[in-house]
Amino acid sequence: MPELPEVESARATIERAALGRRITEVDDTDTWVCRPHAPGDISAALIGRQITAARRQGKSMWVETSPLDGDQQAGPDLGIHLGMSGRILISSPYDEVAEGGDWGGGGYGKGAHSPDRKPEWDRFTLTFEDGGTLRLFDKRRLGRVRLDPPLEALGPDAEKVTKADFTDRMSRGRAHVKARLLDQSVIAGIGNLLADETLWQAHVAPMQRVDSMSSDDLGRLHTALRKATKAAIKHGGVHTGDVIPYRTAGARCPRCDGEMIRDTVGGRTTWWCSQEQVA
DNA sequence: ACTCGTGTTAGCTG
DNA sequence: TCAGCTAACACGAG
Repeated sequence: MPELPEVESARATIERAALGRRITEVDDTDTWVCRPHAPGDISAALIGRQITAARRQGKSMWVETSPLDGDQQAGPDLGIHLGMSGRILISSPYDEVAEGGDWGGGGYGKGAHSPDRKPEWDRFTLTFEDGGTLRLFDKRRLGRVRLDPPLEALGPDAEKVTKADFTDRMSRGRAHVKARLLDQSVIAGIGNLLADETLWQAHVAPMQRVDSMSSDDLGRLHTALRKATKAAIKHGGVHTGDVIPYRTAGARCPRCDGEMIRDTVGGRTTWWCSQEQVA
């Protein structure tokens, strides 16, 4: 399930497999996934254009589109958010590329009509001139597709944010530090697992209030975030984090053997070490 | 059978 | 203004 590393993987796949392909057909009839657009809006805006770039900021990604033939004005951006269960699938006349990392019975190699590949789970489809497709495959229907997504609402990307910018943005107000990490308008790209991993790596208690944190605490948190994000991208997903396997009842901290504690912080299930992560 | 959850957002409430 | 809560989405896992 996608956090920043999985989204980056999907973006890279689009870049590798969809650039330059011309859109001839769009299925945007799922008005929940494509809201606030009406059916046909996205289709009318994209048909005849080519995909020219695939970009990402945090967990949001978008593709850029070319001008129509004989015109100079570039087309709209098409924003794609994978939600919690979305994947990008790209097919060509020659083969099929499944994308997003395999996070749970994804259905590789199973027929198009197997129980894991119901056609109605394709929530949005671009069809290309060559007959191939780019689909948003999403069992839970939590993904989003829209034209010209509001990127200005996102903070800087978690993989790239500088220490000064991170410290400045994190320290405003007095929310719990975990809630602040999850706020996509502060830093873009941190999901629930990456937040727990980052806090554990930095020895910071998730319920500590940001206005009580020292610059040393915030500096350690920034270092841990960059390191955890980079490691997750390299190893294929957030679930490869050091503490993630210990987010379970009765588990003990893999560093100090202290008891792992569970509670709700920032509205999400949170696990932390009772000995090392103390406010 | 029943609860929970790797995400987001609108609408409320304090 | 800030922060926290709930509902909605729909399915698989425990």
